[in-house]
Amino acid sequence: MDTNAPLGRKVTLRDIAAGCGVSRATVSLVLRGSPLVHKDTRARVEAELRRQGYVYNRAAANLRRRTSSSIALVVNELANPFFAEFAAGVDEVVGAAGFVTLLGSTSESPRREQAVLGSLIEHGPGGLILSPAEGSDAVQVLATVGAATPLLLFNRELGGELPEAAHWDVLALDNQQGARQATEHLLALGHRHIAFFGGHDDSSSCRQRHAGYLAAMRAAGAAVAAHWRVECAPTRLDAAACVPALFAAVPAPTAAVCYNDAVALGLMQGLTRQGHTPGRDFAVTGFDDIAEAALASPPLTTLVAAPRARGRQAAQMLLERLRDPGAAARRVIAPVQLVVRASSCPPLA
Amino acid sequence: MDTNAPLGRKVTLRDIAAGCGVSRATVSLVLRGSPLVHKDTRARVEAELRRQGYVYNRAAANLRRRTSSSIALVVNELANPFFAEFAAGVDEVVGAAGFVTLLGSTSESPRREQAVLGSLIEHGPGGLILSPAEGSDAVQVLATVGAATPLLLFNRELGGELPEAAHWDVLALDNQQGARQATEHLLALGHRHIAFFGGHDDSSSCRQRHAGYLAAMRAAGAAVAAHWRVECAPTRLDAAACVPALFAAVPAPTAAVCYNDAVALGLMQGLTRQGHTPGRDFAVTGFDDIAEAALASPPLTTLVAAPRARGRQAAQMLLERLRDPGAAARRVIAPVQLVVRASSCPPLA
DNA sequence: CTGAAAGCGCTTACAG
DNA sequence: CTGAAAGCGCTTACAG
Repeated sequence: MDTNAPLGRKVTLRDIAAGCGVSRATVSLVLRGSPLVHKDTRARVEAELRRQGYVYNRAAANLRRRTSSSIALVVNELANPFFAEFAAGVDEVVGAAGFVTLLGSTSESPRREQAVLGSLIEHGPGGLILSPAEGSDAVQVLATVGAATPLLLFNRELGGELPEAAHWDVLALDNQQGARQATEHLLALGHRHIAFFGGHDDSSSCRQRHAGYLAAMRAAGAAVAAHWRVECAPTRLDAAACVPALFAAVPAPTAAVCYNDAVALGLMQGLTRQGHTPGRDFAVTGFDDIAEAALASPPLTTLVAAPRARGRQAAQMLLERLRDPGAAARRVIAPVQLVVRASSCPPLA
Repeated sequence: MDTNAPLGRKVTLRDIAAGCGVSRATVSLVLRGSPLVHKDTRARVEAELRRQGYVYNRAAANLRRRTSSSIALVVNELANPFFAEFAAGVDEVVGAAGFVTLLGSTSESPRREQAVLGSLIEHGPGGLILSPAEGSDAVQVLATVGAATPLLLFNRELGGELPEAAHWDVLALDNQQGARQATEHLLALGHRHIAFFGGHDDSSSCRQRHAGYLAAMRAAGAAVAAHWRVECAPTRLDAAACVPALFAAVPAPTAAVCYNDAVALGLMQGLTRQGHTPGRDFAVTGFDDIAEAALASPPLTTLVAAPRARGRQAAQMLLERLRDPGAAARRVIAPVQLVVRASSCPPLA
């Protein structure tokens, strides 16, 4: 690299062309590996590219070719291990396909989400992967994203009526089936008084999990008391604070299917505070299998969502969509697997 | 939005200009909020922008203005909670400043790092935040990033001689001081046989932490046995497997300062397997304060690196650099704080 | 206050 | 096999 290169001004095709006495078109052909260029010319150009430390300006190329080389990824909260793994999976296949990931995080706020989408879309991503914030609305998303950029929805439904123009792909977890498995596991251990703990009913994933729980209870002929459904924010802290509500009436539950692992960990904390011993006199299941789940005491029985694999899958689906924009919208429901860590789920005494 | 807009072709300034009988220049002025445009003209243009569902093409604008609206972020492993938090912090201030984050993850491989940097740099980020992979080399990084794009190094030094042209900003943790604090804490509890466990000595952060440990031991007049230094990969799994080496000779250690939390958690697992009881007959400290640290049994005494705050700080530093490219390179060493969770560190029996 | 023209760094038919 | 010209969607002096 020429260390005397004028700092600040970047080297362009024109500099390379001038440097070895060919046209800009020829340099462009060399860059793109065209077989039309003579071997010797190619060698001269390549030497000059190295000498001047040329950096390809992909934005200019994209403008001219009307292509894109980026995929936008918008998640609720990047620091949440579930989404961090998901993002890592997305970036893995996006990068391998020669694209770059544009990142955005919404802090679970529909307003931030609108702002983030608006900003990202101006950068012309080829497609967009969105894990919607709670309360995010389909009409608004369509208005800022437009119908020209393929969108893949992950994890949650959007609120509101889905507009005609929005034929979006969807990748979701099988929440209902997962929660049903967890509930059946507790039923098989002899529990009948099983609560469904945590999450907000205005989140579609929460409603689905709750439905799976109810289905299992119904199938087993187990009655469901109203105070066994306790709503709370899907965080450890709020979950711990809401534990008393579970025991506000009789009969008290002996087990709980939790909305997710964070809530389950908070529940266990709260139970201890109340004088219970999770894993001895109370059974708990989670959802997600975050890293802490296996480490908690007792280790947590939960459902493996495999977020990294889901990230890879989401990116894959979006890339396929880019290749075939006309294909029918896909709706993939990924199964989740129960991982039994016996110590969090004692049989009914 | 005009729902009859030709799908595929995007709306441009030209369409808006034609749609309301002004020139493209005027539309451009409206978009950028210029006071030169007459109120009525502005209103007409804005209505037309909405009607046609115009999306600003920032790449084209950047090309013309020779500006950038993105910051590239390259981390070792996005799924690592430490870096996930860091990335969330970066994205927070990058987004607030009107930039977009380009993401790359290197899987701790210098080869992947080169590929990722090469790809990102072609997208013309205004600046770059790099948390180098272990073994990453300064000369190579400079060769692919060039001297024109400001780079901020986070967390680790680069290997090799730092080239003249590379006046990069640095944000690092005070590894030495942190490990020294942890060691002093153990010494104060009466321990004298203290190991330094985990990490590889070819990582600069590991060398610094080791140095802090040695400094504290020396200052206390405590001898250091060779077999108290056990290297292993900075993962829970490898740490657990390497525990026997600690007890391969006498005197056996009664405490260990660990390279990081993952290693500390692995150590505790391995100790249990060996018939020890961490928190009763063995004291352990970590580094990072990942989410699992507080939840482990026993909860882990560790050093708080506050990665999200570090992310915000890194982005802030880089943005300041963009505003003042000429300023002298900065080197910020962020302090880390000891958080004592007594149960992981019993006093010497 | 508004418009015509040039140009950012590329690519792509089209001649030669 | 190579070059001249036009154009991707913007912005920015410069006239008027």
